[in-house]
Amino acid sequence: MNTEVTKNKQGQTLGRKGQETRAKLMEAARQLLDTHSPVELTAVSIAAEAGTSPASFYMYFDDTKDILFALSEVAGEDMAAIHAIFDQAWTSDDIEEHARKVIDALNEVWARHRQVLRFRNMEADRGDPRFEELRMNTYVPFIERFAQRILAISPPSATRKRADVYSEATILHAAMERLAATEPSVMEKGLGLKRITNNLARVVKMVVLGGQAVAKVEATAPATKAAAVQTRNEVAPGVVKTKPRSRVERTGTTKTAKAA
DNA sequence: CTCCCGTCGGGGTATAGACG
DNA sequence: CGTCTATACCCCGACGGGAG
Repeated sequence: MNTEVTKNKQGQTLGRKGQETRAKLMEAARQLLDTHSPVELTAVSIAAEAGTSPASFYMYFDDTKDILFALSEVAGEDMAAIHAIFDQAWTSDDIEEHARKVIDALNEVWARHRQVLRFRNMEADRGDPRFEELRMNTYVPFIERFAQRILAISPPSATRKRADVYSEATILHAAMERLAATEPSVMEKGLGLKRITNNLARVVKMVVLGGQAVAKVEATAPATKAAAVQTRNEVAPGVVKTKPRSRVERTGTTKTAKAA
């Protein structure tokens, strides 16, 4: 994605000075997001933070939503580090390790751009096509490449088609993103990022190898749908046997957190 | 010097909130 | 409701300053 801007809103070509002012405004908006909700941002406050005037702000951006869009584009570009992990070969032995790397990398991107990415997703959810497209530009390559890694280990079968693997990648990505979007302090009040990350990586492994085991069974004996389901359950023993309770359930952490 | 890009100040318009 | 007030939006024209 190319986020380089060559013209201002008046159609003038941006020179060095213009690029600097535009960058200053974007950095100022980023700074304000540390202390203000994106919906509270105003052109006036951003311009003041950047040490320029509101008029200058409107030279580069239509409104505050527009500058948040520009910041969202930058955040999207920051996902490159994640794709480096997908570039490597994944095997059934190291899938958990690779999954953990992806989760960590996604968490790092979200740590850098949390407020902006939340705003991007909110606007996309509200139906803004511009933000929706931006979000899909990030999601599609991620899910595409994630699915490719899964397929390399666990090829499609009669009961688990390519589209099912893409669905798995989509579901796992949704979980990863939801957790990455969570405020770190909230995460630490609960089960903690480390534990969640390790278990999510384990879930990824379960999903991928679960599919592989079904594929193997089908290769030797044409299994019924029921048999395939049973096999899949056997691959992940103990998963449904235990009934873990979250810390929130046990101690009511949300209550104590409110009082604190 | 001139030219042109970028910035600024001023002010009209729009909007939100308080109040009767 | 309507009115008042404060604040934000955003356009216009003038000015500043760097490059040639």
